[in-house]
Amino acid sequence: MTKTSDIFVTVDIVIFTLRDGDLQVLLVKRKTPPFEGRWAIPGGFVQHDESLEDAAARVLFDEAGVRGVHIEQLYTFGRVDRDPRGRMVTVAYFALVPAPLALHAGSSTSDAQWQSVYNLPEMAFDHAEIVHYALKRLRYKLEYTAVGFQLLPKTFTLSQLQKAYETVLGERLDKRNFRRRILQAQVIEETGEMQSGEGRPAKLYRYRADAVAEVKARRLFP
Amino acid sequence: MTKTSDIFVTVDIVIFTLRDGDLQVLLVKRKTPPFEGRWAIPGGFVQHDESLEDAAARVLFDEAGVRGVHIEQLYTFGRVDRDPRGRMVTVAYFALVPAPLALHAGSSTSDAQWQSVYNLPEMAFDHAEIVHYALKRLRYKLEYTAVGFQLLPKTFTLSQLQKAYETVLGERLDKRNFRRRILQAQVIEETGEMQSGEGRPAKLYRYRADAVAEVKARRLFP
DNA sequence: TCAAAAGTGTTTGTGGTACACCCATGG
DNA sequence: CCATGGGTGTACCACAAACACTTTTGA
Repeated sequence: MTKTSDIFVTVDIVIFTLRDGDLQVLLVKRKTPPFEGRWAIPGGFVQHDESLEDAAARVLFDEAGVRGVHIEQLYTFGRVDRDPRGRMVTVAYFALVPAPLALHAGSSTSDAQWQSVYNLPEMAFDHAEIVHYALKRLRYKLEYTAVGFQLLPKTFTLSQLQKAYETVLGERLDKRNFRRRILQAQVIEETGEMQSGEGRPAKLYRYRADAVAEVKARRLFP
Repeated sequence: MTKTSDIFVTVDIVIFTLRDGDLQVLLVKRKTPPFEGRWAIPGGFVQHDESLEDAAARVLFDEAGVRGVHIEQLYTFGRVDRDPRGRMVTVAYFALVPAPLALHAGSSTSDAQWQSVYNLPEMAFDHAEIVHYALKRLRYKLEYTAVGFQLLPKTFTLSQLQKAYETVLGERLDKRNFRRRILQAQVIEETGEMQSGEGRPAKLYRYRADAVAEVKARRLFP
């Protein structure tokens, strides 16, 4: 067995957000071959002196302009022929960007754009596979952890939260059952503030920092 | 941003088996620095022309002498200083070796040895962290999928299966509830054969190849 | 006939699901 | 006063948990 250092290590990030009642991911249009003109998820080479997490955070900041959001490792893809330029192993991450922060990206630079995860263009490399896998994981996680809040602003109404869950899961949920379960799980608390708009004003909630993120022993939405 | 190819990509595998009613992992004693004399999990460099899965399967065969067993990607570890020799990113896997196949390794070569996961020696690199993470994942998986059979021979009794679950989970389970749930899940079927030994002979079961591995919507052992 | 392990049912509690109406506000 | 979205309770069912004795074989 020989050491082989001619393998490049990259990170690629599936960045999710909620926009227009839709679950979207940030895509960049490739300006060079291979796959010139096709869409790809943001990524970059891991530098010699940065950890994988640091590399992922750097790419996330460069492309989406956000820091400190939920990010977690997804899977590592290493098919031999996944990049025609050479041997590339990519550590894929996914990130959840709160809806209001998602405005920065996609508007200024024309090569980065939010697109519906339910209607993806043809993608470069194996990125379609990566995005589908990320969606599967996100849905799965949503069912048994409290990660859904990461897609919302700091304070939110129960209806907004329910809409977020419905958008990600792709199904409608019963309002009374949703509210009962979320409140029973003790992961959110009232702020005391109200939000008014059309109709009756709604209580605002915030995520409880001391809450146990993993909702133990039973899936939240089986 | 520059391409940096001076990052080495390795695979490391946490190989689990059941021996002597104990959950054990295969460890190798390092014969060279760094961490000379310490125990490590088996691993190797990813070759230029093999996928990550192929590399993992190769290491598994070289070290444990088995093929075709359950193996899955665990996590990728990439701390900058995790190996004093240089920048190493390791894609960690875990494998489940059926009890009877676990005899090959550890007996012949004196530098590979099965050791209890509940009483690990001091380990090289960040391998202690990797093993602990693997155990956590294995337990978690056992609770909501049918992966437990992968640690048993092709046919087995319900008592053996229950003992396997108890050994991995580290807790005792109720016999009647265990049997009812396992049978209801329809993941195993009777072979028609019996196994005799001390006491009343037991029905032998086999894993149903057509069974859905993911036990949907509810954890098997909450 | 005894030791050792296999096998079997019932009760009780908890949580999931389904379901329809009144409330508070702004225009 | 009406349109709009916010907020609430109950009945039924399915599954989880707790729990002890009988059966079959080999020694």
